[in-house]
Amino acid sequence: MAAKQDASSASNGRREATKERNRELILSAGRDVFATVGYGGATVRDLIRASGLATGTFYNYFPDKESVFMALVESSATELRAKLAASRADATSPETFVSDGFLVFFTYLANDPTFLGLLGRNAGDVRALLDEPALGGAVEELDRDLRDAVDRGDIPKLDADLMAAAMSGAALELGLRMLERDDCTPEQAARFAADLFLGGIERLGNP
Amino acid sequence: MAAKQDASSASNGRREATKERNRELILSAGRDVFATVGYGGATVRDLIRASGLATGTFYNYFPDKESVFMALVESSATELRAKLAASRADATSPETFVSDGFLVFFTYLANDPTFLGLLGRNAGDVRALLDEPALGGAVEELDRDLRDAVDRGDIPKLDADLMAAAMSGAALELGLRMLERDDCTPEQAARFAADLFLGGIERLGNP
DNA sequence: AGAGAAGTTGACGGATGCGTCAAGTTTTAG
DNA sequence: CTAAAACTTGACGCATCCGTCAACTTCTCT
Repeated sequence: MAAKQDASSASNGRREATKERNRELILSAGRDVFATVGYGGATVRDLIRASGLATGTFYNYFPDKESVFMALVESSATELRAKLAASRADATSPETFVSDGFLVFFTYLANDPTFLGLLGRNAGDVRALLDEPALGGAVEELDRDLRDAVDRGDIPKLDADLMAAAMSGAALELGLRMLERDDCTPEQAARFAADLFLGGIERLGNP
Repeated sequence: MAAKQDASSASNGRREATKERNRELILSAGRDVFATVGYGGATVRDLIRASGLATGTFYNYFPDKESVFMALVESSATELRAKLAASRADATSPETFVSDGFLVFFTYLANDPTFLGLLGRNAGDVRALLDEPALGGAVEELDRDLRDAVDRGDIPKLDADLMAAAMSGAALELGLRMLERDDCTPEQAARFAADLFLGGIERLGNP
């Protein structure tokens, strides 16, 4: 007569399911709370209240609010970086490199607007906690790719460090603006940003 | 006969002097604390401790931490906006409009680096509190001036709203980068930003 | 100098946050 | 069905923050 081990694939199914659910409840609460009152202004109690769980349960999943914040930022940032890397690998020219990169970025934001909310509200804290620029590592990769492009002669010589800073800062602000407006699609934002920076790169190369 | 009212211009000199001094102590404490732990993470107690004053004294000057923060942001922002407005009034061409604007901005930051620290660390809170973009009104003025320039035909037709967002975002990030590097003067940063955006404006005008 | 106004001080009551842990509940496995 | 393991719960003790206010010090004005 066998037991019921076919209900779900894993042996202990109920357990794992609620574990996943609770973790998601906390992360979801974190998205809301951090986007509303900011990382610094949020308390562990805020997260607990918003999650609907009990105090002790929270501490079964995360040791403090920083861990929740990190988990949120890193999961989104990792996903975004992967998409950006993929887009760049496919790039066949400086033009597609820049414009596809922006398109990937803005499309991602449009699909995961809470991530941008988090980032826009807490860019300073991300910087302070990760001690990396606001987009967590993505800027460093951009910097590297820019240097490579300069070395290969694909784009004129320029200060890649400054260019990466300008692009990331502009991208963040453009993303926020895009989401505030109802008449601005990711495609439009990407085209704007691409033209802006491609024109800038050209001019920086011909002084 | 005669009292000593020549010691200082105001009648009650000591009183006014310490009032000025205490206010400055609190504001200075605010600069440090907000730049270190962020607006949200700061408590009134942090400000009090950093100022060296007593609890009650603080409340003689400000009702809460928000007022201190506002006073800090607004005083710097107002000063900066005035300098930007003056620079634009003198501009004789789109080129000088853009490049002098950036130069004023970066020079100001270089002279008042704590303001940039404040802004970089707490851009999200500035946005939330002032409900204006990070540079508090400066962006709106930039937006207006861009529209005017387009209307006058000084620069090609473009989405001024997006351009203002991109410029401010890039400027903030470039400023932070500039201060982190010891080999980047305001002049260099301004030249970079000006070339970048002038080239971008040109390209946006010729699709 | 001396009285009164102005300002400073820090201790206090009340509120909230923190992380823990004993008691209770649910799930698993035999 | 039952016992043990896994997990949840919320009250508890301690820490910190908040804004106030009576006592005290400093300044002003005659």
